[in-house]
Amino acid sequence: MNLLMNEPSMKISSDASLLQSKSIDEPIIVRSVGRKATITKEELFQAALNLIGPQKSISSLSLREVAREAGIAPNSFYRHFKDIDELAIELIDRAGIVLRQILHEARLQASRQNSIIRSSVEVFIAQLDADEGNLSLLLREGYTGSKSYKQAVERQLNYFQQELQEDLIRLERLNNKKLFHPDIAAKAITQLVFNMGANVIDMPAEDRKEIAEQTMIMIRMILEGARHLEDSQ
Amino acid sequence: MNLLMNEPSMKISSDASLLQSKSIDEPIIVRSVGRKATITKEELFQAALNLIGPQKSISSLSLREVAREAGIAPNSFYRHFKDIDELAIELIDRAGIVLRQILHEARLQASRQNSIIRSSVEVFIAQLDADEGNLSLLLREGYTGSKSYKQAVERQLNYFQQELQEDLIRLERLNNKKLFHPDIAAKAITQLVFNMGANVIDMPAEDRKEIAEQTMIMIRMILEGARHLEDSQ
DNA sequence: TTAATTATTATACACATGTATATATATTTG
DNA sequence: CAAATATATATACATGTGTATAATAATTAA
Repeated sequence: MNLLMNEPSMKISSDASLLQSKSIDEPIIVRSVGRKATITKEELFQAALNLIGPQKSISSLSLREVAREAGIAPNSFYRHFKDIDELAIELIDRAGIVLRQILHEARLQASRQNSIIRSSVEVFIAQLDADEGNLSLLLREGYTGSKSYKQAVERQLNYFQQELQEDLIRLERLNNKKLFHPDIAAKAITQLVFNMGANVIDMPAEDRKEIAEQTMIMIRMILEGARHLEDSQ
Repeated sequence: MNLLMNEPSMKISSDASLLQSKSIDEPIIVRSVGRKATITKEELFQAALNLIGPQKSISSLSLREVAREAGIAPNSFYRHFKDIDELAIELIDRAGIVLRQILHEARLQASRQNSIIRSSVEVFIAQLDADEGNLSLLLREGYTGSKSYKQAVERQLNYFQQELQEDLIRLERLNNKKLFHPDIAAKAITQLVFNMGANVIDMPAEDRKEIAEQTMIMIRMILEGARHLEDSQ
């Protein structure tokens, strides 16, 4: 029974009949070498992600809630994290890594100037669906919660922004153009894209399309402006 | 004694000695005509604003917390609001009004093209200090909390954006120029300014200066881009 | 197998929350 | 003034929380 409780994505709410219907000589999954039959950090992450939606933010998650969703006793939580905050911050960092993988993928899909904007924005939105909960973290927690949350988000956004900046410089050079303030342009684009993401999360697909198109125009404005600003300075 | 408890900004934590030291024939403030000696909505708003800082968001305020800060019994809260959420939404709307007054002031301070950006951003930041708590509401609650919070924030941001758009069109016409997508440009600028506000809230003054300068450059990029995008389309 | 170690659970506690009900007090009306 | 009414409070309860302590079960080491 306890073995079942520790099954990865097992909800505690699943009724008991399921447990009883299993015969004793069920093929028992042999744990590998290191200690197991214990809950992993990953499962706690997943439980937290299951709970947070467009309505519920990490900051409002309770330890007991997460433990309940993960199917463990409240106190077991402490074996893996000191706090709910500690879990939250690691979760934010994880989300940042996912984000950068997305950006990387977008870069692969497009190498020509004009389409990189489109593909980046579209991949971003697509991933927002696929990875629901994970990315939305970064989109919201930057504005609420403790100081350490904000710092964690800022750190991840900076990575994003920096890679974007390198992209921009490289692409402009390829087209024999030059951006006036590539760092500020990258920062502006990052902010706009993340804002879009936050707005788009709880929208139907058709509305997303329109917001995405608008965001692309905004990005073009930034880039076009960054090219022309030089002389007007 | 109860009369004292109902004094506007009276904290319940103030010690009892103060009460006893007041003589009986103290000049009693005569209430005007309508029923008084009762707590007002305004005082509850103020109590809520006192509590929320860069760390604590409206969504995390408890009814009892607000009542405590206002110096009333928890149940008295219900006389004025159905919910904590009802208070929150009214507070957001109030903040939006303040915001538009700020924008109006900024418009008065500058009528020439190039300085309207600077004065708007500077007035925005100045007000952020003066009105601490009030504006920061709009900057954060849009991304967290219930659906109705987000809608309330969106409503206020739309007002802001619309007035900005009218400004932009008028000013461009005055300079015989034309923006390609004035609505989208206004939206982008709104997002960037609000992002700046959210980032700047818990920063020392010197750092704010730099962020403000960056934001102004971003805005110029948007405007310059919106002017030039027409032909590249 | 048996002992030692480690992860998980059970139980318990003090505290905070939203709100229902009954009571007391202030203001207005007669 | 007194009665009526509006408003604020006191008390209480069920529920949720974080976490301390002790007991239990699973895994490893002997």
